[in-house]
Order: sequence, then C-alpha cells, then structure tokens
Amino acid sequence: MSPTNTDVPSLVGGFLPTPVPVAEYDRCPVTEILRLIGDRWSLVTLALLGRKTYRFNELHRSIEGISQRMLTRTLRNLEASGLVRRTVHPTTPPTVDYRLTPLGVSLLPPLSALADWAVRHGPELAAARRAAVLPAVE
Amino acid sequence: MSPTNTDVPSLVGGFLPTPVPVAEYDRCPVTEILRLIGDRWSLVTLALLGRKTYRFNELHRSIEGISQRMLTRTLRNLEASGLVRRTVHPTTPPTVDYRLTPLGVSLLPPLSALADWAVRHGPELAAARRAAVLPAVE
DNA sequence: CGGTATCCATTTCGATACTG
DNA sequence: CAGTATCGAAATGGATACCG
Repeated sequence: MSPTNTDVPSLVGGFLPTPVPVAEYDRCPVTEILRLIGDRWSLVTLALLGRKTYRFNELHRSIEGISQRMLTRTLRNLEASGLVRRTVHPTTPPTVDYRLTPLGVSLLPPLSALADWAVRHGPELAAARRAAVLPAVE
Repeated sequence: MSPTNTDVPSLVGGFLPTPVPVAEYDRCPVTEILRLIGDRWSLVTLALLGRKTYRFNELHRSIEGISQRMLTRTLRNLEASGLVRRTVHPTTPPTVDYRLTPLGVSLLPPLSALADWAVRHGPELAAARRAAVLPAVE
C-alpha cells in the first residue's frame, strides 16, 4: 500500500503461497537480484561505479585481487541485467568505460540500507559465527 | 550521520580506499550477508520464518523442490550467523522448531527494501535480460 | 588498452539411501 | 520426526597465455 514500507516487512509482495512453487521462486526478481549481486565481485564493482565512471583497467587496478577474466564476467553480468552500461570509444587504441545506468543508480539506496544494517550488526554476526565454530568450554 | 540514509547511498560507510583491499572486502559484513543470503534457498527460508515458527518437516513441505540435505544446510548456515534459532523439544519423537532471532527479524526491513526495489524494477531487469540474449536484428 | 581462450581447483547443489 | 552419509553433476572462481 505505502510506496515504501519500513515497519512491515513485505518480502515478495506481502503474501506467500505455501508450498512456495520452486519455478516461481527462481524467477522472482528478488531472488534474481540477490543471486546477481551475491557473487564474489559484484558488490565492490557496483560500489565503485556508484562513485564515478571507470575505464576497464582503472577498475582492474581499483579492485585488488580480481583477475581480468572475473572483472569481465562481472561487468558483462551487470550489463546484461541493465545495471551497467558499457561504452566503447572508437579511438586507437580503443577505450571502454563503464558506468551505472539509471536502473543501477536506483539500486544503490536499497542496497545501502542493507549495507547499513550489515555494518551496524556486523559485530553480532561475527559473535554468532565465533559461538558457532567454538561450541566448546562454555 | 543520519540513522538511516535514503538519498545518499553510503555503501560500506561512505568511503572506499582504492585499490579496495581484497582481504578487507572479503571480511566486510556487507559482503558476508550478501553471500549468506545470495544462495539458492536462504531467501525463501527467511521469508517463511519471518511469518511464523516452523517445524523442520513443515518447512520442508512448504518449500517445493528443496531436498532435506539443502534445507538442513540452509538452516544451519542461518543459525550459525545468528539469524535463526533452532529449538529441540525433548519429546518422543523429538520435535524441532526454527524461528528468527531478533537479529534475523531486524534484517527483514532492509531486505524488504531490496525486495520492493526488485519487484518494482523486475520488468526492467527482465527487459534488459531479453535485450542481452537477443543482440540480433536491431 | 581491453579483452578471449583454456584449463584446473574449489564449492555448491541435488539425488538417493540410511538412522536414532 | 528430523536428520546424516555418500556420491556425482554442475556452477563458480582463479591462473595463465594469447590477441586485435
């Protein structure tokens, strides 16, 4: 009802048929976006592109540890989902830059909300992990 | 500064050192939560548990297509992160129920914000995918 | 500069069978 | 009822080399 709900967690529209049909679930946009950005490199990439336009190698240098292959794959993925636009400038040698599309920009606020939650509750998450791997001497 | 920012996407606190150090990035709580819930079954599981407490087989029946093994793994994962609490009742046969912890409940609003975004922009995402796999006859 | 192509290790997922 | 054990398939990620 309300344009943005903050107190009532809707999660997939506010209702859920049970059993949840697996086919629908897999095609659910919420599932898709989480799987899209839940991989190793998408989040940093989006975070950087949220700040400015990057050239390929500039991005490569900006993300420590990423291989050329994975950077390409990550960018192509985000591009295929409409979050990133790839622009080739016909110079010699050719230069390519990447920027967020308006759709990509619109993703940042909700993503930041999740990020804020994670930062706030990071200690609790870490504590839970520690408690889980050390079920000894209580 | 503001308790919840909606217009300025902070993403990991509002600044990013470049190059982004891979070790820090991997330990970043934002990365961790995304990878945690970015798998195949965590989102539905959380969505269901957000509604009520479930017994194991009840959950199993409620999620079409999930195997016993994956349900167990998913629940154990969420439990190890402190989002879900597992309670064993010493009856015969033993019954076990799962519910969200307060931490798990606190995750629902930001997750719903992302879900709302996905639902709103689902058509655009789908259109981008279609345009990407059909780069023919423009 | 901005990629591909190849190959391999690791992880994830799912099916099936069995258990206290 | 609520799992565990085992196995194999598939997806994911990374290293290296090469290309227009």
